[in-house]
Amino acid sequence: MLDKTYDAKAVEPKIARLWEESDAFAAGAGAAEGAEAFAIVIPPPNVTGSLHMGHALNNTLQDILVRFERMRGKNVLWQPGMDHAGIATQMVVERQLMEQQVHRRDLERQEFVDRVWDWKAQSGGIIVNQLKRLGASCDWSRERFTMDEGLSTAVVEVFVTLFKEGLLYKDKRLVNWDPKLLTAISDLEVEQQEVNGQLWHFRYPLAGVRFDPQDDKTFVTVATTRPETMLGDTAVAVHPDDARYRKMVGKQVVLPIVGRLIPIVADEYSDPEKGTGAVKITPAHDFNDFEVGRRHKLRAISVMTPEAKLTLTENDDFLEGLDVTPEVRSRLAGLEGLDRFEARRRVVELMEEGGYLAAVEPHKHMVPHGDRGGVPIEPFLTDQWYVNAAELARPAIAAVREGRTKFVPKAWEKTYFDWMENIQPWCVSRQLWWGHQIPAWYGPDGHVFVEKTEEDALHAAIQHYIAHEGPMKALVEDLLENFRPGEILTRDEDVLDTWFSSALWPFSTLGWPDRTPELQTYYPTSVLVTGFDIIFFWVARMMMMGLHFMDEEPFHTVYVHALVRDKNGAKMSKSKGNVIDPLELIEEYGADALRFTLAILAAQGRDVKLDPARVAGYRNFGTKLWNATRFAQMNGVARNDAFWLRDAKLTINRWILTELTRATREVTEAIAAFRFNDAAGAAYRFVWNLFCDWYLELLKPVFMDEDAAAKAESQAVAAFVLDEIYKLLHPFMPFMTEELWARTAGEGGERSTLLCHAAWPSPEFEDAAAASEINWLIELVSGIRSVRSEMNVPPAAIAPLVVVGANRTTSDRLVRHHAAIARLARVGEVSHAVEPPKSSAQIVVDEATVCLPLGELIDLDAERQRLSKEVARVTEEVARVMAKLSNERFVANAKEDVVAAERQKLAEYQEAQERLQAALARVRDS
RNA sequence: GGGCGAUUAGCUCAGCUGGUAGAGCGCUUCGUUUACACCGAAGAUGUCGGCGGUUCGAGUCCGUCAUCGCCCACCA
Repeated sequence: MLDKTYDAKAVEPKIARLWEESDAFAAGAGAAEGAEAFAIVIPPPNVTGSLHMGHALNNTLQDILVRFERMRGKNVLWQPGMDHAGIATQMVVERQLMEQQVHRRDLERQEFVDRVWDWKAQSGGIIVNQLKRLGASCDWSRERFTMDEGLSTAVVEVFVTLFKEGLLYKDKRLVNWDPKLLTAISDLEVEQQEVNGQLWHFRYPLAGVRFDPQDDKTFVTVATTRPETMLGDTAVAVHPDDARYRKMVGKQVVLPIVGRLIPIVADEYSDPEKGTGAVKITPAHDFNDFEVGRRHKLRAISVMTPEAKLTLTENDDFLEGLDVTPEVRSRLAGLEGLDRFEARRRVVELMEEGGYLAAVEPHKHMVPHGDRGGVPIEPFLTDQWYVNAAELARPAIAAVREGRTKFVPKAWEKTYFDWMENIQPWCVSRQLWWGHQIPAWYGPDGHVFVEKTEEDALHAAIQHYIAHEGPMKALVEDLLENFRPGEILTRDEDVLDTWFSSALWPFSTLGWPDRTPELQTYYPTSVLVTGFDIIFFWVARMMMMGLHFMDEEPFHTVYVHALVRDKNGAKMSKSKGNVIDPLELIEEYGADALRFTLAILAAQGRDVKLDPARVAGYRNFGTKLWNATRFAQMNGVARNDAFWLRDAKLTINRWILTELTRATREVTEAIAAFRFNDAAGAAYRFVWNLFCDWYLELLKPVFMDEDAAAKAESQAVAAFVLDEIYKLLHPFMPFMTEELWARTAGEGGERSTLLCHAAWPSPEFEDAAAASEINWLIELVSGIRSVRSEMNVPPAAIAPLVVVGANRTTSDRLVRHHAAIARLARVGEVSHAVEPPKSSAQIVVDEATVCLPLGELIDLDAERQRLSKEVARVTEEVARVMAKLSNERFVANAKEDVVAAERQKLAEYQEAQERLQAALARVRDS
């Protein structure tokens, strides 16, 4: 006998253990030989991560699909794993070290990396257990990590191959540099933030003219938001068509403070409408200026260190071509080493002192910030590794265009195309220690060798250097002779962008580059489930890498779900610290309740704003099902395989089987179409509003009756329907349903399989007549209840029923269902009459008028009011439908079945109207 | 500056290919029953953001405006 309430805390761990001990989720578990494959790769959570609502939603949806397909008999793999999360993880361990006053740079690189591995072993990956608590049915035996041996092999393979194909190269250009984390980051890791800044107007004196701040013929005014970069200016640009400046093109200005002579160039980049129409050009510190510099062969002078502090007096690049007078020297010395913001203030002061500051105005503008470090990023001139993304994007675009990969909802395809078609070179190198170190080695002359191993690189280097006469050949030969080959090469210090390895996830986790059986079976995977925030970071890159290395798209469907937002509608993120903890909800209401809530809220293309009250509501739903089972058990409901459903005789049984068929279709179709909310909703309605509210209630008199055959049939049918309910709900509420499945195995019986391996239902039972009969019964009972309630009839009072105008069908039904009606509507004897008795409440159901002769109990005013309201309602309907039908254009243009349906409606409304009016008239008379 | 999405019951949200609205929570009243008070019964509540248009008919399609949100973008 079940307890009155379901104890999630006790059951969930028990069921989890049961699944684990039986390897229930191993790849292909429960599937027949040769079954169709269904694979999902998990979006690998960060090893530093802990379960937040986004994970909970993401993994709930995946688990629903996976459990559903597993039950449908497919050969299912849900591939789990974690991401090493380069910057995030390195920051965590660095923070820990700082607590012991140790800086990363105080350690050897290998020592630091070892510490990160230690950290991972101890406190990394707690999210895996949290996912298990959620019920995620991954094949945990196949768990992978982006830095493990196999995946690292794949990373090296890809890097080397792309390099040799010319799709990956090293380039010196401006990158987004994070001066706090001291690494390059990709465009995607830059967030634009609006800043209330200022716009400074500077006068740059013309060379060879005596500068006079009052005389605008002696200078050119430029405007800037970043005064400190002026130290690296190498030109002023004006628009070629700008009449104001035409005569100045080709002349030079003297860069204030520095004293460098720089040219005025004509370039279309300069916008006559903006600022003063003349713009300072700093190729080493601005992306646009870099391009202008290239066009005009200008020098790019970097004036900052990686920490974004000024470097001038010892910066050869800066000093080159500069006439450093003592005055200049002292000014520069005063600026040396200043942080960029401090430098900004100081530069403005110096400009003002010299009379070069023309104006300052407040200015709102967007400033790029690093999404991890949170500080403004600096365009910085460095050598980095780039992937030719435009080339790889081409087949990735085609795959979606041709429908080989579909986005659900489809609207995301536009986002994907927009980005892919304008894709920039992808900077994949990072100046970190934690990650895949780039497999590139440099010879003494800086020549680069990209190979899978150091041995290969050395081999390549030796061949390369020995082949050509020269100093390198001698040096290498000398090193070899002295048995010091290790000194020939130096390895590239940098590691790869974390997304580089995640881009390979759909095939690297399956064993690539080896052609493993798993790879053959499960690639391409079936569905990728993810939030839209990582379409660019991850989905796009998996598409590129998958197509390039596997020649096939990595998944057929990308299901893009909404983001779970906080109560203000803001995106939840670790860095913002506004996460609601799903574990607390699991603790309070159970994993099933949380899962069901997330599923029913996951309408396509909508944000999910989570209200804990709903979780409580769906926990109640679980309890309801639990108690329905409990009730069934109390009445001897048990599996009876000898009973042939088709032989069910009772209308209620034939009805519930029909409704079950309908509900099953709804749930099945909805899951298959990724309409999780519809699926959950359909199951909910069937269980609560049909099975519990009506079927079990209608069964009560059957169970109390003497009729053994009816009882036995109902017990068998109820047991069958419950089993099907467990199956339908299992993808949503796996723990409770698995428990109920076990607890309803029957006398001495054990289930032949776990519920998670049971076959998904595909019932075919349909009996329209039974359906309409029970719907009539429901309408009748509801009508009587409604009247009783509105008439304030005491609940205990049992009223007789007088039926007027009933046809044969209705009369038969009244006899057949008398027990149920009596019980559910609290009525006694049923009799037939030609005229309704005096002082009775009247309900119109189809052709019959059902009367409750309440005598003294009846409140005539109330009844009159009630009937008037009914009449008014029906009259309104009649008027509406009549207006419609008398509109000839409607009759002429609307579809036939629509018109027919309206006619039918009219007839019904009119009949009801007549009867209700008659009823009202009788009440008035009495 | 470009793009996308939202605006439906007090709250949170459904509403597929057009036939005039639903759920959960909350609220009101009442609780006799072979499970369930995490329950049952009955009930109230909506100019479907505004304005136009297409259509016999629009919450649903089109245009436009308003408000809010998100994404992308190098603008001095």
